[in-house]
Amino acid sequence: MDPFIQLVIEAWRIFRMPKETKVPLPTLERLATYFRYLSELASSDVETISSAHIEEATGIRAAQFRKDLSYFGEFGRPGIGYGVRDLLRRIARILKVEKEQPVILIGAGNLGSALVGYSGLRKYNFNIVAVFDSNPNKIGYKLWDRDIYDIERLKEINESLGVKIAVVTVPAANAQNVVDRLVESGIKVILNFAPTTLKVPEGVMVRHVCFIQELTVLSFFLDSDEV
Amino acid sequence: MDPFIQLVIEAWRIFRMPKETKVPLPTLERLATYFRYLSELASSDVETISSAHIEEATGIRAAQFRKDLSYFGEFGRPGIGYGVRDLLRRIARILKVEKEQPVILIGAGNLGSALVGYSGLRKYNFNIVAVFDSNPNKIGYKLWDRDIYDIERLKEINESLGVKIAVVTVPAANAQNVVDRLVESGIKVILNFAPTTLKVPEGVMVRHVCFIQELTVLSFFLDSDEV
DNA sequence: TAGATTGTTAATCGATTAACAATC
DNA sequence: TAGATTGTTAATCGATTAACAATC
Repeated sequence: MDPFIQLVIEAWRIFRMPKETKVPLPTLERLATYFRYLSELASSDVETISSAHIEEATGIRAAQFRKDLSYFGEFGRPGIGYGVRDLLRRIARILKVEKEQPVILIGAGNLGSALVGYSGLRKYNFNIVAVFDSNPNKIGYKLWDRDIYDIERLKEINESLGVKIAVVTVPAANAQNVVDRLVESGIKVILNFAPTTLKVPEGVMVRHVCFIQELTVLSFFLDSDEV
Repeated sequence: MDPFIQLVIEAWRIFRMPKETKVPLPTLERLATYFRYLSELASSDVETISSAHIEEATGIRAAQFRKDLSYFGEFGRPGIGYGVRDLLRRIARILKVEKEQPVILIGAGNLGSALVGYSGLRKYNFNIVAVFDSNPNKIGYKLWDRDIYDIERLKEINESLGVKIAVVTVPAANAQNVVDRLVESGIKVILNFAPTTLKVPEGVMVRHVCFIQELTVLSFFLDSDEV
C-alpha cells in the first residue's frame, strides 16, 4: 500500500483511539518500555530487530509485543522484522513524546531537586519549565537553573505557559490541596510522588509513584523463617 | 473460635502462602495501599472501619478489599467492620513490615540522597543502614548521616549485615553490574530506579520504579489536537 | 524455493465484580 | 428483631498466550 495512505490511516486510527478502541493500560506501560529500549538501541548500529529480540532484551514476550503494536497499526515486515528508527519514531508519536513536552514541578524539596537535576528527562523529551513551592525561603530562588515560583501564582503563570503535565513532590498532607490547584490551572495529567490517594475530576489522569509502597511489596517476598 | 487457635491457623496459612495459594501481585500492591491508609488512620481516633469506608478513602472497590483480605484469613466481623489497629497489625505482619527492615542503597547521587533523606522511610519501618558507591570522591564520606562505602566491599560488608533488600540508584549503564554483585552478596529483593531492564536469577525479585516511563504513559493521555 | 517472522484470531488464563448466605 | 456488613462463591470481564495463515 502507498506509504502515504498508510500514514494517514495510522494517524486517523491513533486520533480516534483513546476514547474508542480502548488500549489496555498494561499495553501503554509496555509501550513505554519498548520506547526506552529502542532509544538505547537507536544510538547503536542495529537497524532491524525481531519481536524475539525484544523478548530477549526486555523480558516481554514476543507475542505480547506484536499484540501491543497491533492496537496501533502495522509496524513490521513478515520475514524481516522491524526497522529500529522507524519503530522508535512511530512509538514516540503514539506516546506523544516526539516533540519536547513541558512539565511543571510542585515541591522544591529533596526529591523535587533530584528530579529537576536528572539528565534523563531531556533525553526522553521532557522539560521541567517551572518549579513551584509555598516556602518563602525558596520562592524567588532557583532549583538548579529553574526559577522557583510562589504556588499562589500557579494559575496565573500557567495561563501563559499552558503546561498540561505536572509532577507533585510535596508532603502527603499538602498533596490534595496542590492537586486541586493544578486541576484549576489546566493541568491534565499528574505524576504524584506523595504517599496518599488523590481525588481528581473526570478527565484528569493521575499516576502514583510510591517508593515506600514498592519496598513494602518487595518485603512480602522475603522468607519469613530467616532473620 | 478461640482467638489463639485462630492466630495459629493464620500464621500457618501465611507461612505456606507465597509458594502455594499464589497471591495475585495486584492484591499485594493494594495491600500496601491499605497499609499506608491504615497507618494514617491509626493516629486518628477511628476505631472501626467498613470495606465501604476503604472504598471511599482509597478508591479501591469494597468487594476487592474483602477479596484481597480473604487470601490471608478472616479479619472483620459481619455487621460491624474491621478494627483499625488489629487490621493494621495483621497486614503489617503479612507484608513483613511489623519489625524494622534494614535496606542498603547503591548509588550516592541526587536521587539516592533524596531517598536517604526521606523521613517516610522510618515511619514505614524501613531503614537504610549503609550506602555504597564507586566514586572515590564519595567513599568514606557520608550521605546525610549514613556512611558511604566502596562498592568493592559490598559482599564483605553484607556478610556481617545480612541485609536482604537493596535499592539501586546508579546510572542505567552500571545497573546490571551492580545487580549481579547484589545477588552475589545475598540480596533477595531489589528496587531498581535505573531506567533499564535487569536480569536476575530465579528466587531474586526486582521491582522497577521509572519516573520517565510514568511520564511517558501519562503523556499518551494528552489530547493530540491541542498544543 | 525454503526459512523467517509478522499480524491476527481463537483459546487460555487470571483478576475483578456482583450477589448473597452467614453473622453480628 | 432489623439493619449492617462480612467472607465467599459464581459470573463477568479483560488481558495474555499460542497457533497459524500471510508475507517477505
